[in-house]
Amino acid sequence: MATGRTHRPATRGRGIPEATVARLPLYLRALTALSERSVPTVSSEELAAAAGVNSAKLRKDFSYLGSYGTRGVGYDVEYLVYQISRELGLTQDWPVVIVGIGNLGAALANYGGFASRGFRVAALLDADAGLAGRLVAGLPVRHIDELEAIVADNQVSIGVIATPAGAAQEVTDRLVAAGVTSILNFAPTVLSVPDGVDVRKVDLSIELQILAFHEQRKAGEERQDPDGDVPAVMPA
Amino acid sequence: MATGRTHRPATRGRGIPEATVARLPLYLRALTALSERSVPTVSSEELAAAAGVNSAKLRKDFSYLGSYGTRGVGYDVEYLVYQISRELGLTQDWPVVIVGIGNLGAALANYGGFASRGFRVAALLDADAGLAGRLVAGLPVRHIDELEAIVADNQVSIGVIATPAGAAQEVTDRLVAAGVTSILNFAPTVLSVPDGVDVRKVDLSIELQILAFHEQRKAGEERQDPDGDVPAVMPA
DNA sequence: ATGTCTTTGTGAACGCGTGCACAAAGATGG
DNA sequence: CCATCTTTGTGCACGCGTTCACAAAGACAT
Repeated sequence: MATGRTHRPATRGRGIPEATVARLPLYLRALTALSERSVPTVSSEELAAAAGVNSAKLRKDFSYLGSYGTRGVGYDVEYLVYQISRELGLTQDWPVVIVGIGNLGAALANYGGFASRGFRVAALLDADAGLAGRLVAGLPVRHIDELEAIVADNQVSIGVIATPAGAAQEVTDRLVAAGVTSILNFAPTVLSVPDGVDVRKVDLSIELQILAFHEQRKAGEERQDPDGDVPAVMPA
Repeated sequence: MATGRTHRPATRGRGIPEATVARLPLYLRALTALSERSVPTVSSEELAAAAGVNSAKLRKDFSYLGSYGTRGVGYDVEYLVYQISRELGLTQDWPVVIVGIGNLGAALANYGGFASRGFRVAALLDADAGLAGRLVAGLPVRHIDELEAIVADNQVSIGVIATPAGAAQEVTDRLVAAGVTSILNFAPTVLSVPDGVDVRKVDLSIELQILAFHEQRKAGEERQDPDGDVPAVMPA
C-alpha cells in the first residue's frame, strides 16, 4: 500500500489542503532535526510535539500525501523527509531575486535558511546606483535596470520584495512582466497582480498590531468592568 | 445607535473573531492613506478594494466593532481610523524590546512602521558583548544580561526575537520570566510558552517553501501527466 | 412630506479545517 | 501460528469563516 495507487479518498496529487501545505515545512524542519540525530523512526505523537501541533492533525496531513507510516511503529524519518521535500518542490533548484537591498534586504540575503533548501539567490537588486557593485552576503548588488535580463537569463520564478512601500507595486509589475510568478512581499502594501501569480506577504507591523490587540485584552480582563470598552476615552 | 449599547448580537467587546482581528490592521492602513488625502467618507466597496478584500467580508468585520457606517453614504474615515486604532489598542504606548541585533534585528530596529503606531523600541539586546554600546537606529545595543531589568523598568510586555534558532527558547524563557506576555518570533523554531503568553511567528523559510509548492504545481500543470508525481525519482 | 436611490448590516447557507474516537494494520513475543 | 499491544489512517461531527443576497436605513431631490 505504501506506493499503492488504489482507491485514494478523492484527494492526493492536486488536492492537498492549503492549511496542510502551510504545515509541511514545519514537519520538514522537525524531521530534519531528527535526521541529523540519526533517529530512524518517529511516531505521530512525538513528531507532532516537536512541530507544535496536534497528532491527529499531523496524521491527517500526512494522509493527504499517501500512506507513508507503519502502524505500530511510526514513520521512517529519512523517507518522510524525502517525500515532503519532493511534495514541496525542494528537490529542485529555485532561483530567487531579492529587490531592495536596505537593512531588510541585506538580512534576507544573509539568511541561512535560503540556500539550505533549494533556494538560490540569483541576484540582489536595488534602485540606488550607489550601491551597485557593493558585496552583500558575497553577492554584488546590481542595478534594478538589470532586472529583466537577470530574470530571463536565470529563469527566475520567485521574487522577494524588500523595497519601501512606494516602490513595491512598480517592482512587482516589472517582475511579473519579466516572468516571475511567485512573489514574497515584505513591503507594507497590497499588491495587485494578474491571475496565476501568487503573492505571500510578511508584515511586521500587522503582526505587532495583532499582538497589541491581545495584549490589551489581557490587560483589560484583569481588572476592568466586563463590558467596558477597554481603558480609553469615548468617541465624540 | 452609533454609540448605542442595546441588543447587540451576542458579540462585540470580547467576541471579535481572530480572522477579523488579523484584517483590522489592513483596513487601518488603507484608511490612514485615505485620511492623509483628506477623503471624508468611503464606501465598503472602495475600502475593500483598497485593502484587497471582499466588501461583504469588510462589512461583516466592521459589524463586530459596532454600527459605524451610514447607509447610503459609507463610513466616516476619521471616525473609523479612531475606532479601529482603539480596538487594536494602538491608542496606548507599547514598549518593545528586540533581542538579537544581527542583520534582521537591525532591520527591525530601523523599520519605520514600529514607532508610527504606538510601538516604542525600549531597548535593543544582544548576547555579543562586543556589540554593546554600538548605536543601531539611534539606540545603543545593550547586553542581554540587562534584559530582566529593562523589561521590569519599562513595563515591557512585547518582545521580538531575532536571534539564531538555538538561542530563541532560552531568550523566550527569560522574557516570559521577566514579565513579557507577547512574543513575535523570527527565529525558525517552535517556542514553548506557558498559558497566557501569545506567540506569533514570522518565518521566511516557510513562506518560500509554500511559494515553491505552488510554483511546482504551476509548472507541473503545463505539461505533465495529470497524476504524475512531479518530475522526480521514485523512493527506494 | 414623499419617493427614489444608494449603501449598510446581517440572516442563512455553504465549505473548509479541526479534533475525537475507533477500527484496521502490522509488529512483536510466546 | 496466535495473541497482544502499539500506532496509523480516517469517518464523523462540530465550529469557524466566507459569501450571497436582501431587507432596513437613511440621504437627497422634488
